[in-house]
Formats: sequence, structure tokens, C-alpha cells
Amino acid sequence: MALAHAIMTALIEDDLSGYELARDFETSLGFFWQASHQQIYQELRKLAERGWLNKREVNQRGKPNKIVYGLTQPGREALARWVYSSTRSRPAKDELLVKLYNLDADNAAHIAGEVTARREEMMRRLYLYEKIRRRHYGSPQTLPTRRKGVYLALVAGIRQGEQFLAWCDEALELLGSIDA
Amino acid sequence: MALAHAIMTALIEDDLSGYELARDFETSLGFFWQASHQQIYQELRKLAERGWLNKREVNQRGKPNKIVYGLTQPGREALARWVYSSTRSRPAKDELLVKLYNLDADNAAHIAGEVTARREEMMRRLYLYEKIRRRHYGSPQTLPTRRKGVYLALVAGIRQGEQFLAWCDEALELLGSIDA
DNA sequence: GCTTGCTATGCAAATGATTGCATATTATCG
DNA sequence: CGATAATATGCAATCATTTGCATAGCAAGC
Repeated sequence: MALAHAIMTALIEDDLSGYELARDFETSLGFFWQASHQQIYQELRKLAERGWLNKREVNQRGKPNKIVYGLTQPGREALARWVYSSTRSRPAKDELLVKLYNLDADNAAHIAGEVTARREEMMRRLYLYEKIRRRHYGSPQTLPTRRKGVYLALVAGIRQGEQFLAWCDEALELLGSIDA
Repeated sequence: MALAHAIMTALIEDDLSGYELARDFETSLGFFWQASHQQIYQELRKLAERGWLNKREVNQRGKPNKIVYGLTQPGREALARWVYSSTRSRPAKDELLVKLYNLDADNAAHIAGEVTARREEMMRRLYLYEKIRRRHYGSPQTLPTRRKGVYLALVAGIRQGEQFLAWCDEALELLGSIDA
């Protein structure tokens, strides 16, 4: 039930609608836990039924109405308990690495192309991360406690991304040396 | 259908039984694509029905008989085609990073404990990786093409692991500075 | 007025993955 | 002989996730 807790985590400081949550899950928290809007809407309904979230409809001008969800006290308590539960880490499943096991002279160029594409995607992501870090997490020591945690997650993403770029370069070099 | 292709990939050089595959998936290829034995047995049956794998029962001494699967020619062709298909990267879902968003003075010690546990787990994994690298991938330039790909996947695992260790240290330092 | 695009929510079906069983063979140790 | 552990395969139920579709409000531009 980790998606439920990821959603509740996203609602710690702000009440959000399903649409807004889905957008946030494309950045920010979504870097560590991705979910589609279908999943999110469904989970929101379940969480509201369980009493962990409350919902209210908000009329908007120039846009369709939205349903905004917020953490209830039982929700906050459940979330706090969850932090102490045992974590199972679901490691990344990466088709690209599996494809590398199938490397041969024919497909080397194609695989190099995929590595290049992933490298560029990661560059864009890192750019975003760095922007957030500079803007909000300049001096981590002085942050309030919870923000220190968010900072650490962000740093994990940045470090991982930088490492990935370096790996891409190494991979492209070796792949480039394969005769077609 | 990536599990299917991961399994076929594992069968490129050797014919294996479901049990052996499940064991290999705990190391090696399994670092980039995990699967339980239930999933593997089911997928093997489907792949055999589709004609991408053949199966034969092997009598053993001192052990129960096993069913060994091997790639058929159509299977090899399907696998080769798959390499050219578009890759969707399913990024890691990490509960620990979500938990960090919930950091407070009360749970900081618990979270630090989880980081420490993960650090030790990664140390063990890296030890394994390095052993494999030293034994089989000492001079990557001279490897046959396919092994170069496997080497790159291994290096990705090693680099990622080393980065994770560094992050754990940074995290533990910051977490340690939080007053309970 | 029509199309396009963003905002906003949702259902239904299929696939993928986990969890909890169930069973059987053989070796080893006490 | 009985217990334990490793080998070996599988079913059934549930949960998680993806895919494809459906609908609708409102704005902006043509």
C-alpha cells in the first residue's frame, strides 16, 4: 500500500486535487514514486472512504470544478505509523540494461541511440533538480527538519542522475568501438 | 512483456530450469529485473506454448527431476527484434525516499536505521559485483561483443551502488544532527 | 461556430506482480 | 526413524499497474 502513503505524503503541507497530484507526481515526489492519474483518482477515493482523507469540491472560474483532498487526523497518524513499518525496496527494472545483455554488432548502434536518448532525458531532469536545489535548499543545515528529509531525497536524485550521465559516456565510448 | 524477454535473455547461452532461472534472477540479470519463482514458472509455460522456448525433462541423481528450457529459433528472432523496440524505463519506486519526506525529530533515528541497513545490503551486493568484475571482466576492450554489453550493465550496477553508499553517508551525517 | 488544447474526473479490461498456499524428491544429521 | 533443508514445480487469490476509452467545462484562436 505504498501508493496510498506516497499520496498522503504529498498532502502533508497542501490540500490538492487529483489532477494536481498527478502533475506533482510527474516531478518532485514522482521521481521516487510514479503513478498515473487513473491510479491516483482511484486511490484517493479509497483513502477518503477509509477516513484518511477528506474531500471538498472547489468551484473555479475559467476551469472545471475540482475535488480537493486533505489529510485528516487519522490519516496523519496512519502516515506517521507507516514511517516505522518495514520498507521493501523495489529496485528499478530497466529494460535497457537487459537489452545490453543482447548486444551484438548489428544492434550496437541502436542501443547507443537509446543510451543517448536516456542521457538527454536525464540531463533535462537534472537541470530541474538543480534549479529546485538552488532555489529552496541552498543551506541544508538551516532547513526545518522535514525539509532536510526532502533535501536528502533530492540529493539522492541528483547524485544518481550525475552518476548515470557518467555511465552513459562510458557506455557510448565502448559501444562506439564496436564494428557494425 | 519485458519479463518474457528478460527470461529469454537469461537463456541465450545456457538452457536452464525454472528453479535455476529463479536463482539467477536473484543475482546477475536479476539486479536489473527481479522476478519471483511463481512469475518465472508461469512465464516459462507461456513462452513454451508460444513456441519461443522448448522444454525437456531432465532426470537427476540426488535431486528431483527438473524441466529445462531452451531458446528456439523463433525465440531467438523474437528476442533480437525486441532489442529494437522502444524501451520504457520504469524508474525505481523507493519507499525510503518517500519516508524522508516525512522526516521529523521523532522518526529521524528510525530512518537513520533504515539507511544503515540499506547501506550494508548494498555493501554486500557491491562485494559480489566486484568479485564478478575482477574474475570475468578484467579487460573490457578484449571481450567478445555480447560480453561487452554485460560488462556495461555490471558497471552500471557498480557505479550506482558506489553512489548510493556515498549518499548514505551524507544522509546519515545530516540525520545524525537532528535532535530527538 | 469550430477546432484545439488544457483542465478535470472517471470506468473497464487486461496485464503484471505478490502472497499464501500446496506438493514432492532426495540428502544429511541426530 | 524423524526432522530439517535444499531442490523442484505449481495453483489460486489478491493487489498493483497499465492501457484504452469516455466525458465534460471552459478559453483562445481561426
